Amino acid sequence: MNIKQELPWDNPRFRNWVAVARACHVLERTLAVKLAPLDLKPAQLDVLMNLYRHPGMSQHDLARKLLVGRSNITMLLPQLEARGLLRREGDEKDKRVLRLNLTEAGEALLMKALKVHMALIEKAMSQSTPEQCDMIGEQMRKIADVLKEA
Amino acid sequence: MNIKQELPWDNPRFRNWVAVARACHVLERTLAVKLAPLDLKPAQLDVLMNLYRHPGMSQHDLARKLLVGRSNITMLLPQLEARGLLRREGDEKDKRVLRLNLTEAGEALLMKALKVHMALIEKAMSQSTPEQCDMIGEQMRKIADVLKEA
DNA sequence: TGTTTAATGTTCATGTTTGAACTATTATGT
DNA sequence: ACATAATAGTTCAAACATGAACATTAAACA
Repeated sequence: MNIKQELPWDNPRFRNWVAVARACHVLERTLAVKLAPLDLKPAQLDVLMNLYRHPGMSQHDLARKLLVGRSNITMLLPQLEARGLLRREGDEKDKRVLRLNLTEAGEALLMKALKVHMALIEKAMSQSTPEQCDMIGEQMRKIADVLKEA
Repeated sequence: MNIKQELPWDNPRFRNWVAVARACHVLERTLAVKLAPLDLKPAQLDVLMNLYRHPGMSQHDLARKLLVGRSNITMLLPQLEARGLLRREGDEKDKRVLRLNLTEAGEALLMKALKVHMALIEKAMSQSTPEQCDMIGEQMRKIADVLKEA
């Protein structure tokens, strides 16, 4: 019995997922390079984006959104706070939580960074039709849902 | 003029790519958990997979395949070599390069790990039709190509 | 109320990733 | 041949992520 008959590389799902992971990896690295002039890393951009869309969120919620541990957030935020990009203010009702908000400067930097990010994504997905693009997004959301229960 | 009119979140390409990145991240984290019993990390599995498919490749080539720096490979390999999963042998003709090959043990562990990886991908992509799956892979390969020239 | 359980954020030790300088070897050009 | 470039791999310090243990505060419940 030849084990190679069942090798993953013969499986379309495997091959195609490898392509997905590869594309993600390449885009992430490219984004890091393009963001360097703004002195911003992809992980930091993710923070700013989430704070913009969810003002006043807690560090715990932010960690869940970013799929990282809480301690990661603790290490990440002081850098951004020291640069005046965000504020951390204790919640009145629950003295455990810190409410996070972008400053004016943070919002301004975010807008610059979003232009860079957007341009990169436009370039990457310019080869897909709107229908293909939507279908990809739909499938990916399903994947994230399925795996969160795993 | 309201800047929010042109926010990326209103752009389908942006929203859908965010979903791709998210799915990748979730699957990677899940894979790390499922591989833990084998005492193997995703990055290490990537090494074994590449050595299986490209026996005798150099560390430089491996680094390029994995999209990481050469020093990363230098730090990564000794762990696997110490576990007897691979061999590093100097090339006869070019004394600079080290040729990499899996051992029997390395191949055996790879097969176990591939079962885990494969099962995870099957579960993730079980919601997509074969046509959708192939289309996704095709688009992602295009994206990787486009970005490598950027 | 008083005790136990859970949640938020921090600290710290560990392991990983990165890029710049370095050594050794090969290729190129004069 | 000789000097110069380029290449393969290593070393090292700094940045980064992770998870366990911890302090503080809130919630559950007896």
